[in-house]
Amino acid sequence: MKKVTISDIANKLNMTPSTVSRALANNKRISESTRKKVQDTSKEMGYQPNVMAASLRKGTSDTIGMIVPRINRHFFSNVISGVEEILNPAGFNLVVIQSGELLSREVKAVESLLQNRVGGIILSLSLQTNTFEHLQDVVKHNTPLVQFDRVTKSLPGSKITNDNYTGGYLATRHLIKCGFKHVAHFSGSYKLRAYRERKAGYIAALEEAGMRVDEKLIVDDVITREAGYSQIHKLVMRTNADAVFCAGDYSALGAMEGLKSLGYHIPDQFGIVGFANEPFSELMDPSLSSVEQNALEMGNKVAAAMIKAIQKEEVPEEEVIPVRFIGRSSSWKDYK
Amino acid sequence: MKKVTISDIANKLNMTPSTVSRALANNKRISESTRKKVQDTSKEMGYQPNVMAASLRKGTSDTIGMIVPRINRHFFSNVISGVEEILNPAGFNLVVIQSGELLSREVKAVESLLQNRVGGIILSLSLQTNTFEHLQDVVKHNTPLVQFDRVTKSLPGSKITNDNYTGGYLATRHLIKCGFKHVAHFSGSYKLRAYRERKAGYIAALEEAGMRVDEKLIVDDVITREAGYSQIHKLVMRTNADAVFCAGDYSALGAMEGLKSLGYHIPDQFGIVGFANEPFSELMDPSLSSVEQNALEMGNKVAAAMIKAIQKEEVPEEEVIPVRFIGRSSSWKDYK
DNA sequence: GCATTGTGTGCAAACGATTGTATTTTTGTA
DNA sequence: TACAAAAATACAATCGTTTGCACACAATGC
Repeated sequence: MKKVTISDIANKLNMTPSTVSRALANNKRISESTRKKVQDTSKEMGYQPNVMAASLRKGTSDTIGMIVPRINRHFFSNVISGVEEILNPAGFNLVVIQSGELLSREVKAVESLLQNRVGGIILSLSLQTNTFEHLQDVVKHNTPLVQFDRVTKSLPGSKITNDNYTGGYLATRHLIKCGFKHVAHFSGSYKLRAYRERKAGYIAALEEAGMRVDEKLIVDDVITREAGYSQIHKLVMRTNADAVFCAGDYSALGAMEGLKSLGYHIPDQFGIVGFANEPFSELMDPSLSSVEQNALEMGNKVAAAMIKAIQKEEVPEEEVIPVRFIGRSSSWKDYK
Repeated sequence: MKKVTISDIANKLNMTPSTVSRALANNKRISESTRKKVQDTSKEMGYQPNVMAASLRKGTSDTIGMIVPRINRHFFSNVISGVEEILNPAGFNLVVIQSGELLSREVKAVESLLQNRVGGIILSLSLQTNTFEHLQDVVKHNTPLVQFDRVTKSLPGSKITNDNYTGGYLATRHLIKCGFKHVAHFSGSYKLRAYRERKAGYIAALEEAGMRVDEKLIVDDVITREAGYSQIHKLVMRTNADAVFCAGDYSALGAMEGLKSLGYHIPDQFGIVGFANEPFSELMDPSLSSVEQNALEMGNKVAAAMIKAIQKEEVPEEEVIPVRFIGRSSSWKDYK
């Protein structure tokens, strides 16, 4: 395997590596004629630039690191696709690392990316993350940082999130408009801003409708299918709830199964709305109303913010991606 | 941002960079005492190795490239997780690139990975890929190559696949045992070995049961939900089929919807089995029988093969991962 | 006591590109 | 034709490691 270097080209053309380098980089100090000559012969000789040499010299690379909790979540994998859509054509490479929702792995991932001198880091915090020292390192390295979805304000750089508030508001308003009188809410961990915001939207919709906010109808830390199943049992036993807005589709799924097991008819006797519009939500029976997050667009915005940050342009501090409510059978009663 | 280099440590300890380098690499030519000294002060000074410098010198890196058709497919994202499980603890980094099922992007991805001098390439071919020149480059570069799921035998290196044959066999045998008399098969593109093998398993089960193989009952290129929906209509109109083994869950989903729309009762009047055990399959109504591919285990095996290849150990030419049939309501009639 | 082996370190040359500065060539102008 | 200004190219240092080789020194064998 013979590898063609920049000085091989230089030798062949009787010039110096520096000229070749500049010619390949389209530097204006090089005349049009030699530039053409260089680019032609480089192609002809099958020259492949050595990225490492360049990065070593420049101190930074065209590789962007991205840390996500889990890659096999519909939302995250689509954000990744959205990021790639923009980054690849712009000449960047993306390396994705999973934190597995563990702080320790997030720390290691950051360390590894910094060691590899990535050009920037895209991050969505793990559930476990409660300290941000490892990210201070990113700041110290002057490595651009873009956060998305699960973000912390305690760090500089762009933060791109979903409009969770409006999502919660729309979901709840829909249930109210469908005639449900006692809308409950299954939330997640209040440590995450996303869940606090969804809850705030829920409350806003209730208040707008002049309905009382009943703390007994609000349950937190219900995000899994299992939790949804067990909590819905408690809810219908102890309260007069006739609908629930779940902060995630998995808990909504569990809730639906729980209600079915109790003999409830959905949506006539109980309305359900989820969040995230997981692929399965439209396949359920009855199909599940949900709030769609535009993961692809979020990915695009994230990538765009990263490129701007790399080019030292002005970056948006916070950007909010709109969500869309999708009404399906699980809630659609007599809408007015 | 001060960056500590290997010679900073050397200066501080009055030795040369080479000694420090060897000490950090646990080279046996370095005495225990200095090794300890070096490792202690390197930690103390906050030394972070510069991966690019090392890779440049060594001509290869600890980064493994992985090219998959789509990251947001349940199967692939789980294989990725499985690969990471093994690779990360072993000190390797994984960079994932999507080909989007396009040959052009696969070619670019290979090129980019080779330019980055990755230590190895893990690959699952795109649907479009019908030429393998770009992969000959990988061979020429002496870069270890491990293929999985969608593989071609025309290249050296490990090939790790699912036991598609047995999957097809088990699925079909189950339908037969449930009393279905005319089992049809929705396959994918015969260009892919996986689909040919699933079909072969299907045929084997029929023959074992002494049932006739009816070509009219076998339809290829049915992998999407839409195709499943439309093809099942044609099937029930034109043939006497009373069950179908679909080579994918999406087409099975479409088939089920189509049958429901025609008023069929499942599984009493028609049995369905899918393939892949997508997350939604157990959530459908009725829940969908399917063949589970152990994506995580496949990922583990892939990573293990890659590590072996990098260390120039003997690698398995072909490895087959067992599958598991999961019987659910869509097929479970009177099993005997 | 001298050659031989073995340890532990130092020296210096790579790896392949980039880039500030020097040098040459070309161009423009009087 | 001369000479400054501008344009194009050459020189050489540099990025941070790794590694073959040389070298010093101690231990061993005869």
